[in-house]
Amino acid sequence: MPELPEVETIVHDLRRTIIDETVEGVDVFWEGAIAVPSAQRFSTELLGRRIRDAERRGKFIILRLEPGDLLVHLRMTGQLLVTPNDHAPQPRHLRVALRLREKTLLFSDMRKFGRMYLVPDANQVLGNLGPEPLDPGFGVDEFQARLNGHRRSIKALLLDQRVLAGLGNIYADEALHAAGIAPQRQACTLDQREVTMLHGAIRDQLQRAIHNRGTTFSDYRDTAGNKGEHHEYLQVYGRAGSACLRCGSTLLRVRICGRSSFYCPICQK
DNA sequence: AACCTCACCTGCGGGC
DNA sequence: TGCCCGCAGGTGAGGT
Repeated sequence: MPELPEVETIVHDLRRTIIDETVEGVDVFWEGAIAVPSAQRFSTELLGRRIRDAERRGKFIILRLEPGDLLVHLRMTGQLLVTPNDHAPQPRHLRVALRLREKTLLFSDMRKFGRMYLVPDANQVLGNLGPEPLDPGFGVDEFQARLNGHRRSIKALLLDQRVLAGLGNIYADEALHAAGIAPQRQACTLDQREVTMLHGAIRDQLQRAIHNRGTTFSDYRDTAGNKGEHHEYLQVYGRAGSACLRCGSTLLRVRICGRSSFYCPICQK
């Protein structure tokens, strides 16, 4: 479900709501949600820890604790919800609840793909994630260097989190359309002008989606349970059979590296 | 290195 | 109405 803009929105909200709170109780309703350590140790070790800060890296949510880090990856359908401590209705697919002093942080996840990681240092989970596309230091040259020598499709590379951290299927398709590049193009065939266009398009798409608090197709919600508003601004994703908003031809859906890709066969070369 | 399929899960919408 | 199929925003493993 959530890609970089959705995770960024969630982290932004967490910073406003749960910083300086302390974990006073842990309820694990589905043990598979805890990737590391065991669900048992997760519950006991988390007790009493203060939440210092919230950050995003790629699609990971990082809660900086005292001590250690709690990472959350929402995968397809995960949600982090902040609710008051009174008996608000529980989400249907609640997997983990962290009780804080005045609030409760709920991890809900219909498809059970999402995971939480309690570790001494976030880097042991983040491993070899690629650069942050919105980092001011992420320039065209580095992007170019990361695409060099790859004969895979540009779409496959954009989805590879080791190449670039945070893009998913929606924003990869949107950025490729904005840059006028077909998703099945081999990465190594992009010329410098195209790489520059794509670099700019990725950052522009992500920034605008963050501004609109993310895209809700079906499951994404922010920490208050609200939908994102970026859906109505999408140009290609989910629009196969409809007219390209730039040139009017019919948008297509194809399968690339096992995923649906939406694109315009005329204005994406 | 790169590609494929499968697996992890639940739910929804379309076709019959 | 109900069943079966395909599909879903992510990723990792294991095979070729």
